[in-house]
Amino acid sequence: MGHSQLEKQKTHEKIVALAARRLREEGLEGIGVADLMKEAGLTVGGFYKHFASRDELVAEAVQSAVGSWRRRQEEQGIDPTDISLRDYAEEYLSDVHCANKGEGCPYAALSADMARSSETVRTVATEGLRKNFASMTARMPHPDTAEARRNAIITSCLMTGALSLARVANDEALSNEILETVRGFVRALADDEGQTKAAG
Amino acid sequence: MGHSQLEKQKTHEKIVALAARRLREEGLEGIGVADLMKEAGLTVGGFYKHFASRDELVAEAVQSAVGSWRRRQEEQGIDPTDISLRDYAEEYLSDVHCANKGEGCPYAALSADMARSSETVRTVATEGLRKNFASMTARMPHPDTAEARRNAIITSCLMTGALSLARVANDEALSNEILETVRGFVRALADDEGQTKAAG
DNA sequence: ATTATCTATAGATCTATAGATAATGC
DNA sequence: ATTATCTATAGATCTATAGATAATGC
Repeated sequence: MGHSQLEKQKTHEKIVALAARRLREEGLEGIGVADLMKEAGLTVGGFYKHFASRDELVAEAVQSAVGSWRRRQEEQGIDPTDISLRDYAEEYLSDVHCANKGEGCPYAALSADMARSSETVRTVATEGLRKNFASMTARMPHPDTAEARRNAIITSCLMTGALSLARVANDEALSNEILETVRGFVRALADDEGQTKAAG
Repeated sequence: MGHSQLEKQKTHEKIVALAARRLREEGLEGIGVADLMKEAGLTVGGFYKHFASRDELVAEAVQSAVGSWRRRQEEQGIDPTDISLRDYAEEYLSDVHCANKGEGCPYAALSADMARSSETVRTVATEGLRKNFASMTARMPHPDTAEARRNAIITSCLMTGALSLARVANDEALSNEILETVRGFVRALADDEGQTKAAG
């Protein structure tokens, strides 16, 4: 039996981190409290000393997923612009990301669930979305322009949609065609933006 | 108590049509068999004379949703090209569509659920996706080119992603910004395609 | 006779709680 | 004394089945 407050905090974080992964894999209603606790090496009983309800865990897990996804996006450099749009798209639209929902973009994995979820969860998701648009705008060539923001929104929607649809297809050829086509488009957009369109 | 075989068939179709709507609203696991039957004016007991299992209903409902969505896309003309890319995008990215998941695009509403679902459901979804890409390609200016297909895939991913993310946001301003930005992009793409790029 | 639907319920599963146990921390 | 976790279980919910009822269709 774990005991100290430090241990409790670690247990709490362990549950949230596990839920952040498992809920992206199975959907926000796809896994039960008992199973989650079991996977964390614990039992059901302790759960409600950590969370008032299942939905409270879901909200924390979504926040964790959104946060850790952003951190991972930005970890290759202090400033988000350090990861070029092109590199970001290659990684986002890779078959590795396509096959690993649990550690991937929470919007591609959970958008429909989030839209149906409690206002708490939706607000967390909305704020994360806002931040993602902002850091995507910062990646664009002339980040202070309205066009940069529009391109950031378009690129975000395009990549999220592509990953979502690629995951639907149980035909690898179709799945790859979707990812490769959109990779090509973003590549062209990044080059185009970087070269021809000079003064924002 | 309903009785004739004709009535049974009608009942069957009624359940499937209702499920096609309600499952898009609540997710593929969001509503139970008993509730669905009750909404159809029936009781649980009859369900298993129509479907071997809940998943069998889900598969039929997804097929119905994918089919009726395609029919609705095409109903404004015999040929899918009769609906211009521009008009299609305006409707797809409208706030009416955003607010009405039940009768809307099954991919925006269910992609994550579909990806997690049984192979039967995934195959139905994949074939529908293939057909959607084909009819979107047919809407492009020079439909026989590889570029038309690429643009069709990009447009499909972009619009699905935009609708999904617009539905996540519980801030109407952000939601509208997403939809309006992508509407503008597709408008420009449609005009550009229709005018400048002449010989495919 | 067959069958489409109904009522009722078995059995599984899932959230949440109650009470016991064993550690922390004043 | 407090509390983090455990075992056990209450209560709700959900899928699926059993058996009754009332119509169809040969």
